[in-house]
Amino acid sequence: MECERLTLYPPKALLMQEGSPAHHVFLIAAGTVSLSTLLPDGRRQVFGFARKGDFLGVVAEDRYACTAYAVDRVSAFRMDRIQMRETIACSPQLLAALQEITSCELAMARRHIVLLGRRSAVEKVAGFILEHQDHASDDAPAHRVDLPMTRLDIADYLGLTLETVCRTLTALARAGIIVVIPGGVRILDHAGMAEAAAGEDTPALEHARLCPSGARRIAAEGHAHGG
Amino acid sequence: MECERLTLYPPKALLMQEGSPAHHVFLIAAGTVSLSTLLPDGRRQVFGFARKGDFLGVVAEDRYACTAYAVDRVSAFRMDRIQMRETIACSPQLLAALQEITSCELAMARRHIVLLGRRSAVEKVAGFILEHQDHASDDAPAHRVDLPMTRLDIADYLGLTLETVCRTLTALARAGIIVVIPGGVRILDHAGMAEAAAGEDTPALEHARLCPSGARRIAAEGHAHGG
DNA sequence: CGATCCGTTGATACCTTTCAAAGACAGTGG
DNA sequence: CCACTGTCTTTGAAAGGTATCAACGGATCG
Repeated sequence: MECERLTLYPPKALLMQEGSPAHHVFLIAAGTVSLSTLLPDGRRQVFGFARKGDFLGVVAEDRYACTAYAVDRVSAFRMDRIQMRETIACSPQLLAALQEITSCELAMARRHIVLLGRRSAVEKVAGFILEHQDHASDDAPAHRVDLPMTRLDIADYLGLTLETVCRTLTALARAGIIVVIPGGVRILDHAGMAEAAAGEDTPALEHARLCPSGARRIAAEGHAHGG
Repeated sequence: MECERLTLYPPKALLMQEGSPAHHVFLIAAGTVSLSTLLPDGRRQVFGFARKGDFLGVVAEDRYACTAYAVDRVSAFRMDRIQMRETIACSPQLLAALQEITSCELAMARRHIVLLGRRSAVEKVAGFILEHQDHASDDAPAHRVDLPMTRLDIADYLGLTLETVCRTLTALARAGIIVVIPGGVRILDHAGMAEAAAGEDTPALEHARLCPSGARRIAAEGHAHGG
């Protein structure tokens, strides 16, 4: 049994496979991991992104509940799950810690539920960026947000298509709220971001619609009907 | 301090208010309770429905995380939260039970996330009915599903509007899969339900579209173009 | 330098929402 | 007993937001 062994995973490497025997528990030391599930017809839902300090696979069942892929270069401590759970079961303090972690994950899941159930594409994308600004690497400027995952990962997290994520980022950029940079975005207008995430009518956004016809309507305003 | 006191709540009674001090923990003895949150602009998201045997308000924070309304006549044991948590903290066995419950709630929340993020209206409504068929009152026929909550409650759980829930139920009924009855539905075609919930193209459903124009197109097929 | 993956943009389709009105039903009071 | 009232439900018509299909640009890699 390999215990507390630091392992390196390249981008797209598989750490856990939904439904397969849960041999290991992971503690992320560096990098980002996506947690997702796949529907029979190929549709995918991403539950979240794990980062430094997050535990993966600490489940009571003998099979993983979701799939974990490395988003970028990931290093993680890999431990034996049975042994880990026995250790936890013997220590009320560790058990309380696990309860605290699970409780926190439940709270995150509920925020995710609100995001998916009751928010528009703009609110979802803006909210996603704000969720990740705290996680930004410490040495980067405060207003830079790292997004190492692909547009498809973001879309599958937000319940959108990757095209809609693209368009929404472009719309936020056209509104002067963010700038899209390689590997992330830079926030120019924090108040505008907060408004966009809350669903308030941002003046700059209401004319920069996702649908190209929105832009066309603006161009046509001067000389023809907006049909 | 009232402890282990059985309390009765009429429909729409408030058990817990999001953000207010979490004085009590509830154990539902009978009836159904909705758990929800409200966005500043009035949009609502329902997280789930608690039933007999479910615990409410066992939170570590001193304020409730969501709002709980009685859906129908509810009776619940109301206990002091601080006292309850002290009792749990002193008993590794109870702590393990709480961990088990929280872990189960997290799994439910993730199924909810998939429902909200990656399923159509028909799949959502069909999935909702299937979720609740296990909860059906024991004395009712096996294929009858009780839905004591309103269409708005269902819509706010599924991330839809109440009109869409209505139309979808009607579509399932027109397809001969269910019958809508007061206080619930009756499942006629379990295979059809499973297909509808999985997103497979049910022959009976593809012609019974939600949009009225779909029905009109069928009517118009014989003598005019389908516009 | 072609292949592949990722990201962006365009045009159109369609599912769900929105706005609106009427039906069904229980509770209340005359 | 029955009209009245409010809530819940159902249905219709039109609008709109997002998905789908498609093409292209740019970066990376072999």
